[in-house]
Amino acid sequence: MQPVSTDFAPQGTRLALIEAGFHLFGRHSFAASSTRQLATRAKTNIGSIAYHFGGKEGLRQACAEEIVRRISTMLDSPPPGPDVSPQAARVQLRTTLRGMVAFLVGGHQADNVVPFILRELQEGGPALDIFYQRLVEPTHRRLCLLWGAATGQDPESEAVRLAVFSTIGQVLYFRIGSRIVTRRMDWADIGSAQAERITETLLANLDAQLGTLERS
Amino acid sequence: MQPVSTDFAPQGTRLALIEAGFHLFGRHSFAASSTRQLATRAKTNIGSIAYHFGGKEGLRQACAEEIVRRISTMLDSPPPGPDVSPQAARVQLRTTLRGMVAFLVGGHQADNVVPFILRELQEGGPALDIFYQRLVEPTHRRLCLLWGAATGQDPESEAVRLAVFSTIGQVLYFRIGSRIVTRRMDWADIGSAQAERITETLLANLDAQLGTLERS
DNA sequence: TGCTTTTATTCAAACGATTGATTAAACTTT
DNA sequence: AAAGTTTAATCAATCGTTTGAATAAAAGCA
Repeated sequence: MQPVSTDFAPQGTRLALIEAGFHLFGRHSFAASSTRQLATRAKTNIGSIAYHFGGKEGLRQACAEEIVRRISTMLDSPPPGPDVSPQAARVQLRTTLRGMVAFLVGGHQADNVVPFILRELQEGGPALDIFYQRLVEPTHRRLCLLWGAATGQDPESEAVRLAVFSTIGQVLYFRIGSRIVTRRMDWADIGSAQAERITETLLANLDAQLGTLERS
Repeated sequence: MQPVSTDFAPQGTRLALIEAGFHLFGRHSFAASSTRQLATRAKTNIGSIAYHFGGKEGLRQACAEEIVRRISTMLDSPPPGPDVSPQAARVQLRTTLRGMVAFLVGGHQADNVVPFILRELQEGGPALDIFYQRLVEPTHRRLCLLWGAATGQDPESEAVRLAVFSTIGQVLYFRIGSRIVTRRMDWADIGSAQAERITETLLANLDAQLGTLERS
């Protein structure tokens, strides 16, 4: 039996099952994805799920841990120093926003993991805790620091925390509601060209919000 | 056998099953909700699902149609006239935004139907078409007209359509990510007091995006 | 009005199919 | 040989659906 939790990148059948979990758990739901579908997509046997993860629920948790592992290594931006200038903070916010759009709606690399995360978020699954602690809160805190530095407000004030959430919400909607957006926009899908238009829109929103808040 | 599609409000067992569908399909998923759970919650027999809706899938569609029926009667705001002033358009946009927040994140009336809609949206279920045609597109078009009137832009320009989507996204996130938001904000839940803070934030964003030429 | 027939609805029981999990044997790799 | 891994076969449980009987109100008919 392999270890239930690992800090190393999974390989072979283990990795194949986790990728199958991303795909099926995300595209359909956890309950709607059968162990046989998972095994078939991973080109392995049903029994492998129990062998590697102890069961279907263990595979779900392994998927969550793998996502945290991948993103947290990709997302190791250190918190900004306390003496960052408003201009520099605004640039960092813009850069981060660009990256979020590219990752969430533009990047085909995340086509599998993002739906999985959103499912877990909506179902309130057992993976929610680790997602929040390892990904959401650190990122949100960092953005609040930048927002505060850019506008002169208290970074942990209620207004700033809500403003940061509202900005994140803008990005996320274009992924969650992508079927709605593409239809209304007459887009075949959301590719890099479309992602660029979205980025422009959201950057304009960011500037507008930072600008007006600045003079308060 | 009752008619498969009806324009009248369902009653009795039919209504009870639809409400059970809202609750279970929304809270868990379509696949994770068994016919026995649905029947138990509706205080009826399993066979009633097949009798009234032809099967579990029929119940899902009946739930979708009932939501469209309820919302479309509640949401019969006529499109604004072509001669609406920028100030009036802005007021209407602010009012609509207030209403959306109240309905989506504040109102306990929609605690059952909103999760159901979001599920269908994410799963790309068969109810997506009717949702889009009857609810999303008319509302979005109306908001685009107002946005264009408030800013002087072409209402159907790509920039306006995307800006309206980004505003909708802000509202929606506070529902979808409510588990994240409450945790980060140290809120027990999102009640009317919290909804008011969210509304203030989003109204400020709206003003910033429309341009704060005049204060309201 | 009285009686019968039809219709609408609900119910318990059972159906075959599929679910996640388990087992012991077979296969690889070291 | 020994440990690690995969496989086919099987398990009880649960799935959505179907069935036929039971009930009651509505309709038809005298």
